[in-house]
Parts: sequence; C-alpha cells; structure tokens
Amino acid sequence: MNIYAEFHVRIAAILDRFAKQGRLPRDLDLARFVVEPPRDASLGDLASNAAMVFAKEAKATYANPRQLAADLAIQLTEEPEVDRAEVAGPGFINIRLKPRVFTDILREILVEGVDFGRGAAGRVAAAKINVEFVSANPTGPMHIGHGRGAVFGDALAGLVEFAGSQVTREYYINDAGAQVDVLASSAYLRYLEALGDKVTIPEGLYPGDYLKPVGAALAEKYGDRLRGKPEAEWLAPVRDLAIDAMMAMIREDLAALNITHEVFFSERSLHVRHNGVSDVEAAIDELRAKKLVYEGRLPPPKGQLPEDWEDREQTLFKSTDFGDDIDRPLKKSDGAFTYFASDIAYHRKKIEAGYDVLVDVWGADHGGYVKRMNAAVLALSGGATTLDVKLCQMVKLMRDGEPVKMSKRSGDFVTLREVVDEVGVDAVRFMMLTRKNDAPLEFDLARVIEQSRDNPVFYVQYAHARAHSALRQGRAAFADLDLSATRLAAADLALLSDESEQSLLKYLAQYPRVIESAAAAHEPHRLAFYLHDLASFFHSHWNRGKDQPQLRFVNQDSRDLTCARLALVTGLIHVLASGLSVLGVKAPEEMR
RNA sequence: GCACCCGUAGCUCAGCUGGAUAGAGCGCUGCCCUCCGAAGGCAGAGGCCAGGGGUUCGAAUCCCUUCGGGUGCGCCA
Repeated sequence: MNIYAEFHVRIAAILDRFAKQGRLPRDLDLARFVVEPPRDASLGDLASNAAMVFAKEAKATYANPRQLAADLAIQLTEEPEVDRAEVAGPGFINIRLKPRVFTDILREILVEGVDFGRGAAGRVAAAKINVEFVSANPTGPMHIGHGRGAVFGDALAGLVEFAGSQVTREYYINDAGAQVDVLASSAYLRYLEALGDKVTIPEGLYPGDYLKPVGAALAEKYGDRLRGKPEAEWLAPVRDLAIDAMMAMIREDLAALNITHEVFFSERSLHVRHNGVSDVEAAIDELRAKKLVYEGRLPPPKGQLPEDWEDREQTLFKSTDFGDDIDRPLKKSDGAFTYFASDIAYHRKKIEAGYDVLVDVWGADHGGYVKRMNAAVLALSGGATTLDVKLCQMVKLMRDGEPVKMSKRSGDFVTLREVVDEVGVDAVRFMMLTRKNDAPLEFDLARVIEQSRDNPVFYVQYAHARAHSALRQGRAAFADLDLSATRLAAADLALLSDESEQSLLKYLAQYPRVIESAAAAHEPHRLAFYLHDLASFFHSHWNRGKDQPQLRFVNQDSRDLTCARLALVTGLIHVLASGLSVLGVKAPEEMR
C-alpha cells in the first residue's frame, strides 16, 4: 500500500464531502494538493498542504487556511488508521498514524516479496510507453558516453514497467545517412588490406582496428571480386555487411551491460517504397495535408554567416506553430530528405503503434533538436501522444581523480566494453544512475571498486549482503527457526519498538511512493538515491548493535524478538532486491 | 546574435514538480573503535541556494533580467 496515495484519496473524499455540504465550492481541482512525508519525522508520518492550496476557494467559509485545516483534521481523526491529526504552521495538517499501519505494511512486503511496490504508479501510469535509447550510429563500438544513455534508458524502462506501464525498449539504427557510406569506405580499405594491399586510412574515415575483422570477412565472402571495381558496385554489399557487423558488435556491448532491446528499427526501411510511397514521403504528405509544409526561405543565422551559406528556397516544416524557434528543412539541396524528415517518419510510426508516451534518450549534444521533434510529434498526434526527450550529459572518465587517456585501439575513445570488463556491470550501471541525467557525471574507475562507503555501489549491495548475514546468524542461533515469509509475517511486529527500527520500517513504507514519483518524472536516479539512503538507515542501525548488543537482530533469549527483527530485515532485503533489480543491478547475498 | 541545459557547504552532488529550521558523501575538527556485528563509529563546524527584480499565504523550485559555465545553431546524423 502506498499510504501517501491512500491518504490523498481520503482527504479528497473529505473535501468532496465539505463541498456537498456547501462549505467549499464544488469544482475544486483535487489533484492540486499533496500528501507527503513531513519535513521532520518528529512532526508525524504524513503531511498535507490541502488547506493552504484551497485557502482562496474556501474564503467564504474559512477566514484562513488554519481554520480549514482544523476542520479537515477533525475529520481525519475519524479515519481508523489515524492516531492524531493536527494543524501546524501556516496550515499544514500533520498526521500521525497508528503503529499497526506500518507493521501491516511490513507484512505486506513479506507477503509480496520483491513485487512490493509493483504497479505503484497506478492509474497515473501511462498504459503504453516506448523508450528509445542508445541508437548509437552503427559505425563502431560503443563508448562510455553511449553507456550512460544505455543504462539510463534501460533503467528508466525497467522503472516505468515496474510502476505499471507496458514498455517497449527500442533502438533506432541510423543506417541511412552518409556516415554508413563512410563506414563502407573504411571497411573497403580494410578489405583491400586483408587481401594483402598496403593501405592507409585517410582523414575522415574510421581508423579503428575494429574494422579489420570486417575487412577479413569481406575478403572471405567475396575473394578479390570487389577489388578494382567502381564504388557504385562495391558500396552497397560492403555497407550492408559492415552495418551488420557493427550492429552485432553493439548488441554484444549492450549484452555485456545486460541490456536487450525488443525492437531494432532501421532508418533505411523508412525510405523503402511500398505501393510507390515510402514512410518518409507518407509522413511529409500527412504534414502537407495539415498545411504544415511549405516552400520558403530561411533567414541566415545571426552572427557569423556559414561560409557556404546559399540563400535558397526549400521545403520547410512549420515547426514554429508548435513552439520551435524556426521552421525546419525537410529536404537537402540535392533533393534527398533530411535526417529530420526520417525522424518525423520514425516517430509517426511510433505514434501509429499506439503508444501514449514516447521517451527518447539522447546525448546532450542533440539538445538543439528537441524543440523540432516535440513540434513534429505534436503536429502528427495532435497531443494524443506525448514525447519526452531525456538528454544525458557527458561522462568524464577518471582514475584516482585523474582523467583517463583515450584508447588508440578503438579509434579515439575509451570503449564501453573496456570499462565494463574492468569494473563490472553492476558498478557501471549503478554509478551511471547516481547523477541526474542532465548533470555531467564523473566516473572514477578506482572509486567504483572500492569496498568502502565512498562507493555507493558497494554500500547498497553490502547492505543487502549484511541483511542476509543477519538471517544466517538467526538460523545459526535457532536451529529450528522458520524464516519463511509466512512465518515472519505472523511474528509480533509490535516488538519493533526501537527508534531506529521504526525509522527503517517507515522508510521501507516509502518505497511505492518513490517508484511512483521516479517513474512519473522519468528519473531513475531517484530510486538509486532512495536505495542509498535506505542502505544508510540500515547500516547505521546495524552499527548501533555494536555498542548496544540488545539491539542486535538476533537475540538468544527471545525467539519472538528475533523473529520480529528478522521480519524487518527480510522486508529490507525485499525492497533492496526489488529496487536493485529494477535498476538492473545484482543483489548479492554475501560480499566476497 | 539566438536557443537549450546548468549554477545549492571548501569539493562532488540530492532536494520528491511551490511548503515548515535547505540535506548527504568526501574533506576539515574533536572524541571512540581497531580484529570478523570486518570492509570503521559518533559528534561538530561549514550556506545571501550566482546577483537583482517579480508572481503569492509561502520560492532553491515558477516568470523577467544580469553575470558565469556547457551544448548546439539550413543542406551532418
């Protein structure tokens, strides 16, 4: 149970009653007030600002928010779970719940296990969400920056899925532009090299060693049949094979991070004509039918004029109608469609697939592209589908505080694979989520494998392992002890009377709310921070047991007390394991 | 020149979509622990939330503006 959501409903019902009694206007927007944990836990378990939010509308009956709050508090006291409700400050209502509310939630956790919190977004969850992420060009191995987008996207997908949405993870393969021709040219040189020719990779082509196996594969498949032929003859076959090889490599890189996409969508497929018309053409036609496409001139950018600027008439999408700064070209000077035109067609396909929400995860260098994409989705869907573009900032790779040098082998960057191989998938995944997506991230290769509290990955996993250690001790102390969830759920949980046990218990109860708000905001880092805080509550409670043995989880003299405490420990295990699993991080039972 | 993102403790960052006395880790200071309830613990100092204006019961959060950083700026993707 999400007690915050639950009491939002209760308070809304009371307000509704007041409205029917004529004490409040009838058309209150009940979504406006919130129920949340109070600033200070000593104030109570729940706090609501309802009285202040509706103070204006209530003016006729209540002179000030405190009066309305007082009336609400009286009603709330009637609720069976409420111990007391009081007015504080300018009109907050602080609610203290009966202890059994929280022990009931612990029982719920024990019964539901790692499914506690699932579906927490409830009715506010979008039914169908598409998360498009990574979408690295198929021209080389993934680098650490791609890794951030990959982890972010995958964790976000896992999060909204857990919160109750139906999720599709999708990868958009940019296999249609000039960059794949450059890839083909690069691979062709490696092909000649594999045949024994001496080659140098000129400026502008991809120099990385990773294309050598592609050259070898081409040599194996075609022998010397492509040697000396005009580009027009070898370009397509070389390109196709090279793209396949690059995508295979990228899939492996993703697999190393435990990431799989359900859909790989080819940009090139959008240009293939079915019944004489391609998806791109169809999309542009649709916009044209909505009178959003015209032939016109664009003013040159202010400031320094690009050298090759040529004032010409072009095909433009009227994105300014939807909040963009300037209308955007759909065709290049050679008549081919721009990347934006393909992207419009791509998003149109996603809209047609019936998604309620589209999430695109991009690198921050694409920030200038957001407005036009939002404009396109708005124009095509009429607002029925919303697009949320999440920009991931750069990753600065460090080692002991010093920037890491680039690797020659891969071209000019540190590959994601190198990092994963060095520090492990869990460290990479969790660290990538310890920062907001739009804040730059420093990733220290030495730090993330430290076994200390400076290392958040270790800190959280260790809490889980420590909890299991407590269970093992319990088993050792009481050989016949049944630690199954059903047995523990039947324990006398009222024995959890210590202050830090209560804190831990109440923090566990917040899990569904964290899932809900993190999913709604599309911000998986909130879950990572919650897990870290939860671990922190547990570690500090554990540490108190050092000086005060009577607080330890296992108490030789009392089977009941031990059961109650191990019930709490098991609840913690479930929530930690659940949260880590949502983020795609392992929850080990012991640290080695 | 314009757009977008960012500016919070000495450092690295949270701050739950407008709430109460702005939080955590590192670092610093002071005590305690030192061997498996191991991979440290407790406490303390430290802030004009970049500056200025506005909106309202109430602003780190929303709007305007200045300053300072980052990213991008027809026909690349």
